[in-house]
Amino acid sequence: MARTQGSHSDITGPRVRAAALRLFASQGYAAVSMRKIASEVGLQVGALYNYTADKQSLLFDLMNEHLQALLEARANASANGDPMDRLQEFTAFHIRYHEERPDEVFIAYMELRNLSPENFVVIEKLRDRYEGELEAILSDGVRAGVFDLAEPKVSARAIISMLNGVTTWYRRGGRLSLDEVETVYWNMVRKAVSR
Amino acid sequence: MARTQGSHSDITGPRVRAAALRLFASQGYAAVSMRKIASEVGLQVGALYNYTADKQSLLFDLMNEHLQALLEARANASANGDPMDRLQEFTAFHIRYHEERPDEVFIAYMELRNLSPENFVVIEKLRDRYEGELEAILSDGVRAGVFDLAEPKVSARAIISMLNGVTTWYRRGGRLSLDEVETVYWNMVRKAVSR
DNA sequence: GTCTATATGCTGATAGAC
DNA sequence: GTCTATCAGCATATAGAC
Repeated sequence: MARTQGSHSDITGPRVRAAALRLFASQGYAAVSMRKIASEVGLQVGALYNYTADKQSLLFDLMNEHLQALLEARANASANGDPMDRLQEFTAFHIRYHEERPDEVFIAYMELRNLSPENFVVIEKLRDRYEGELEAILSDGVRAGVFDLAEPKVSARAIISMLNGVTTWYRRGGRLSLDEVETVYWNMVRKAVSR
Repeated sequence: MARTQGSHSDITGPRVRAAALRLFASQGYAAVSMRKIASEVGLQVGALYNYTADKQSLLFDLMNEHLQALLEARANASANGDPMDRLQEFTAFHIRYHEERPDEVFIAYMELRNLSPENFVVIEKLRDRYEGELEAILSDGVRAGVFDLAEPKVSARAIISMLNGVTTWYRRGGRLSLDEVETVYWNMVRKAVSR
């Protein structure tokens, strides 16, 4: 009997974060009250504070965990090899990873201004690291003479903006499959960086 | 003496909208109270309701006026001629027009979810019209054999997403001039659509 | 046109019973 | 771990004096 009856912290904690994620994504951080989150989980407000210090921590934790997982998922990607292959791999990865996590992605770039200044610095650093991975691919390609880009850093931002757009309109079961969408975007990215 | 002394509706109205615009853009619609807007203008809350029916109308009017002006500014653009020239003109126009109105642009795509359902429909239609102008250029280019795009509609969205990204990082007085930024983006757009 | 005062309800967060 | 009760403050919007 290692556990008190009625102790559900191991399951309730994730449910609180899941509810906050869904509500923040659909209504925005500022428009979601702790009461709404509690009622979504089936709790009273007070109980929420067993799982988070405050509302701000809830937002920060969601964004932080998302970006940590994103970088973790990229950890296996090769940093060597043909830049064109690496770029294709990055493009496919970005589209698929983000399509599977629309709420996390939405929050990660819509709610930056609702982070406290200290939390913002942390999140911004993680975003820069991810962007830096694409920039490295582009710079390597320019050095190798495969890509023609005057400003790899600016181009990296441009490509990520373009790819992020997918999450704003793509819906499963729509006219195009994700494979088809991936092909359309990859063709544009490939040509945009080429000589 | 055509005007009562102390009557400032002609000047106060625009100041209210300007304050709302600035505050909505920097803090988000839900996080900005009518009190904050009033104090920004130098009024008490009650006086605000001489200039707007409610907070929602304030948001809708800002977005509506922005999109109407955007479409108006495009009205002179030629719908004939070389698709490549028209695309370059669109790209330059979009970057410059949006760079001059960062707050309006930010609100127009960040605060869509805070519109009432009826208002959302109106705004969405205006956005579709603008997107449709780019799509028409791309489709014409595909027909003319100048562009190679399997999905002009998807490509239009991709290009607009990419161009919109400029407003999220570009700051005047930074390392690159707007001319240079425009060149970088135009080179990528041009290559992305070409055969 | 602007003010003050007010109605009514929600906010984040905490205290203490169970 | 969850509940109820409560705090102090702010939300949108309106009414009526000037």
